[in-house]
Amino acid sequence: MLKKTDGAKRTRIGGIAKLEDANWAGGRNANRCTLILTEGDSAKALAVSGLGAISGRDTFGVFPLRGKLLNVREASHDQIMKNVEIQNIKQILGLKHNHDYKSVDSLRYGQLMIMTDQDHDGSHIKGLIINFFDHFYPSLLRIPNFLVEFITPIVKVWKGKQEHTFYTMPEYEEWKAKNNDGRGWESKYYKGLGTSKATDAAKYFSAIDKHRLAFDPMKPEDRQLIDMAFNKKKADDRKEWLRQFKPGTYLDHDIKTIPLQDFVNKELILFSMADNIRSIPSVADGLKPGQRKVVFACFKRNLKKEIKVAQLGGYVSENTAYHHGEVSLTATIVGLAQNFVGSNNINLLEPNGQFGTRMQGGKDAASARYIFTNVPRMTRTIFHQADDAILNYLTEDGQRIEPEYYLPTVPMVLVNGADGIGTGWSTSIPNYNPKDIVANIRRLMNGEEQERMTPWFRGFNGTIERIENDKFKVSGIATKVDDKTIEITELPVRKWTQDFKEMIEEMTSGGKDGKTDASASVIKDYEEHHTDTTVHFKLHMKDSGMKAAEAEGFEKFFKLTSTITTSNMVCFDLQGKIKKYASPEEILADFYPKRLEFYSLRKQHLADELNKEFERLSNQARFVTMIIKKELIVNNKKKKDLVTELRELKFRPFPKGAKRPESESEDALEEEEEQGTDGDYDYLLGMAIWSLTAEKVCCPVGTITDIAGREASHSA
DNA sequence: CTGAAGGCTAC
DNA sequence: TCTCGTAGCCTTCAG
Repeated sequence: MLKKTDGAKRTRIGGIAKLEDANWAGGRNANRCTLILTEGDSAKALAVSGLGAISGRDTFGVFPLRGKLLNVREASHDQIMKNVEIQNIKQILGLKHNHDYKSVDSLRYGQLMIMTDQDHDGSHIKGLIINFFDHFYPSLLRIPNFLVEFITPIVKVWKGKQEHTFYTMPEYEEWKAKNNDGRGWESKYYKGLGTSKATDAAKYFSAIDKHRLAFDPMKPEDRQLIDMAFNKKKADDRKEWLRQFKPGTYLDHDIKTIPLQDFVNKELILFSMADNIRSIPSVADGLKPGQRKVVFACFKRNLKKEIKVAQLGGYVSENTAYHHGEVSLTATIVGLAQNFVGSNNINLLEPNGQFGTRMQGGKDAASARYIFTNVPRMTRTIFHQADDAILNYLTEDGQRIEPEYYLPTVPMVLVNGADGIGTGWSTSIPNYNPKDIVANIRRLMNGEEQERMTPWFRGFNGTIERIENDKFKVSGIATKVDDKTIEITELPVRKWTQDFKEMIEEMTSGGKDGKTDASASVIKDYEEHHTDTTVHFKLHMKDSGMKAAEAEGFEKFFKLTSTITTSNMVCFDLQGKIKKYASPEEILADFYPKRLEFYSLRKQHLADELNKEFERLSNQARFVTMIIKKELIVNNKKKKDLVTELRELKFRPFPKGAKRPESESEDALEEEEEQGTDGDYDYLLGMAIWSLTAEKVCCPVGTITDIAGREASHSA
């Protein structure tokens, strides 16, 4: 029997505006037709443009998806039915519910082609499509060549007539490692389908066999793996799946067909890994990569005066190889600057403008083009500049980007807490009091035991008490003023004033959703006296309402409590492995020795720098002295000869500029250190001749010697 | 409900 | 009436 929502094999279907239907779809030659599902409208445009180049509109249809497809596996019937995306796909293909397909003859298309961006989120979308078919129409996945994908290169390299095309980054990385880091080869990156041009599209579709890759017919084992990947109840299985991930894994696209198992284990897994990396913070600095990129960019730009958030977003993108949407990035910047109760205890950025309030939990922030930010002094106190030189900076496309992690002077993951949802893993860490944290650091320094810490939120006036080992009760404040009046002056952390007001509104009208029911009303009227940082409701109670409230207790009656659990505190540890922490003290215990190590590294680095400066000044002093004593003649000599002379006299070369390119090998560096280029002697030769006049020499020489002497005793 | 991601629709 | 910018919405993922 046909269900109302089933598709049907019709030649023409209407009501799906974005569908570019194949001319032959649903007709005699329907089995020769391919429906291309694209990731968004711009990819659809690319496909349509490519089809134009090969006159493909008879046999190819195109339909754009809107980002992440519904995971139908555990979705409610209601949610599936009202999901426009799913319903459209059913209509376009002519899918019949519960039909056991032996062939594609009853469908409007004989083949489905997935065309997503060649990135991790694109892999996720492919997975969600496969999940949809596995769940509702597994028989279709068993038909050879029903499901195919369209792949586009992400890197091309060439040297003369030789050319290599790579479809995955790990594949490219592997090739680079084997080929002298790709030196001597020219390369081009293709980032996202949206950046492709019409000529690219024409090229792809003219050679469609190169870009079309079929999935293997589904085997029984495949179904279990797909379930493992998408079943909501199998997060623990996914943890195990991710634990055995081997770095460098990728799906080789130089094959005839893709086993679905390989898709899950070699491609989808890369999304899941990336999902965790972007969602779960490091225990070292409490930052996720997106946040770390923002902080790095602010330091790099050496922000002194305020900058528009939208503009900072652009700067971050350019300078840190950020490859995602700007909406996401500006939200990250805003989040770092928020300071209302329940957000950051120490906001790393300054909120100049409307960055959101506790009225709506920050959702009331103004648009990024209206608001400004800056780096508060505190941020550079915590992320100390003296550590910059000893951090491990990452590179991407030859660009030096943010460090693997910062190491703030206090564990910021505890100060500001963290929330994140990845794959298999999620994390939830509450805020703690910096004073408590520092006190515990002191205890560790003295070899004492840490004291147990309780979550703490700056500006919060209510109470937080431990009710279980990893459970805390958070209470707001309600006070009886007189027989008819109750004041509410604090809400539980992260209960937003707006939401609470809606409840008060219902208690006043006695109804829900605009309906009123006077008999259920318990509040006669109420006043609001909030400021931007405090909560203050004055409730004029009905007599019956006051009675009921007192009988139940204000806390319960007004829902003025919430709980914080500390049973899911997950971070990337200092080895880069995902780790669940049992307590904030355990987090501190991981952080502390690394910070100590960094203090000694910092000290060593500073000492090295001072020694270098000492040597430089000593050399200059010796240089001047030799000239005065006429042991060295500089007049009328060529620079080249003079440098040779300086080398013979064992003057040390000092290169100009702080850093050399990192690609140079250690050996080359050391050799250059000893010999130095001619320019490396400019610190001597550049000393202006006028400073060697009779009047000036007596004094400066003494001064230089003095300074050198002082520096020497410092570094010793 | 949280937040870093993918995306479009409607105003 | 059309275009532009964007607020507001849908989706994933774990607990």
